[in-house]
Amino acid sequence: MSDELSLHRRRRKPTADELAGIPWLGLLQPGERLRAEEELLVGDARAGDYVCRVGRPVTYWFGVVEGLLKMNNDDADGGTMTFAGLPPGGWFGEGTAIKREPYRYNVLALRKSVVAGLPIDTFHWLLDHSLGFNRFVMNQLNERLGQFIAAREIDRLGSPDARVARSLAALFNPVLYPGVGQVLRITQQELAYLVGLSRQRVNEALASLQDLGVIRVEYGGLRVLDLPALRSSVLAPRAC
DNA sequence: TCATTAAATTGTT
DNA sequence: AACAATTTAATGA
Repeated sequence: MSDELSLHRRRRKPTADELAGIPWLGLLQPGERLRAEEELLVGDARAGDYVCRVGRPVTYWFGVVEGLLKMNNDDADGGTMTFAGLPPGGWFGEGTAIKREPYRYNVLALRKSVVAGLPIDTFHWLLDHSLGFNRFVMNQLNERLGQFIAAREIDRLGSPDARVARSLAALFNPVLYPGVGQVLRITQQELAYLVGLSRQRVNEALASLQDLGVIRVEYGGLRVLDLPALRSSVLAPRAC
């Protein structure tokens, strides 16, 4: 893909609406929250813009306020693994932020998005002072570990239908991505890019998932009807 | 607010 | 990959 590293992300203060979409703010004590809101910044990322890149020092802990990001893990150990997408409400980078290590992955915007950033010093201050924040981060780490394991399984799955189902289930994770809710705003083209299939194939897969009553296909998005079924994805394998 | 037009997204070959 | 059909967004009266 074209490697335009146009980091035109002018930062600004978050609006009230944007703050409302940040899940962990509600877990803080008033004093902690005041400081967090004071230091939070948001920036607009256009499609193709990198939010963070491998090797760069961690300066912020990032979260998706709006739009859709993609994390790909070009690590030395595992080769190129495309990790799941990052929908609204998702916060990432806490692992590297805690250790103050450089990023081990790239994150780029799949479409025009709004990204929030908490300065790493404030992040550490919250870790040192806020019980609610610690709970959130711990929960986050735990859930993400589960997602990494799931992502490896997805890569092994043969059936495209199953891969689409599992990837969707990951995006609908209510703990990691509380901003998503019942309806995920994603185009079939974006999902195709995320899963690594053609748009036609994704279209077919979505149709069969809809026939099973697991999701409903809507214009510009998908509605989940049965999340457990998406996860277990008891789909007829085409060939065993 | 409504009608018209353009753009985006989807379904199909 | 290309096309037609459908849905949404934008425009202006």
